Amino acid sequence: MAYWLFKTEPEELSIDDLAAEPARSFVWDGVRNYQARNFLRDQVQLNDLVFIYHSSCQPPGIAGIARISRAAYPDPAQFEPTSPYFDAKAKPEAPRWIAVDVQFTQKFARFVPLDKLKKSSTLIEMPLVRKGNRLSVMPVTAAQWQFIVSLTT
DNA sequence: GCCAACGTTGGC
DNA sequence: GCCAACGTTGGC
Repeated sequence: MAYWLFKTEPEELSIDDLAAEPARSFVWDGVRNYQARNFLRDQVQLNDLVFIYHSSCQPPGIAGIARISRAAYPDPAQFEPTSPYFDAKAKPEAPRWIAVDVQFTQKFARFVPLDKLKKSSTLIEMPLVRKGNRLSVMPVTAAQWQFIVSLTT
């Protein structure tokens, strides 16, 4: 079992959206970066746990936890011409982009803002807090995971 | 809405 | 296969 952090714009999909339908699997689609795609395709496994990070909002930070309810499969949006995630170069027999499904696990009692994460020496290696890093799917070590969870109660 | 960082594209 | 131009991300 591994740990991850996924970024989402809460206006698109937030921890509250997940919490509103806790039995539902949500498609995590639209990842269009190869490094992030490779994590989804090669390493993210069923039942792995995921920090849900809210980006492009005020304040940005980690809002809760989801669980991987379906491992890698071709992102359907790449084949959908009306989707903003459509990719004309992707073919069903040779998909380029990968989706997973997530299911709500927990909303933190205390939101963990990015500025707090940046102050921690425990997290200094996380891509999230590195200047200019835009990776939207990243691994989290067990030590980082436990430290962040400890900030939420 | 600005802009730094950085990945991708395409001309050569 | 180099690299300049371009586009996107995402905090500020």
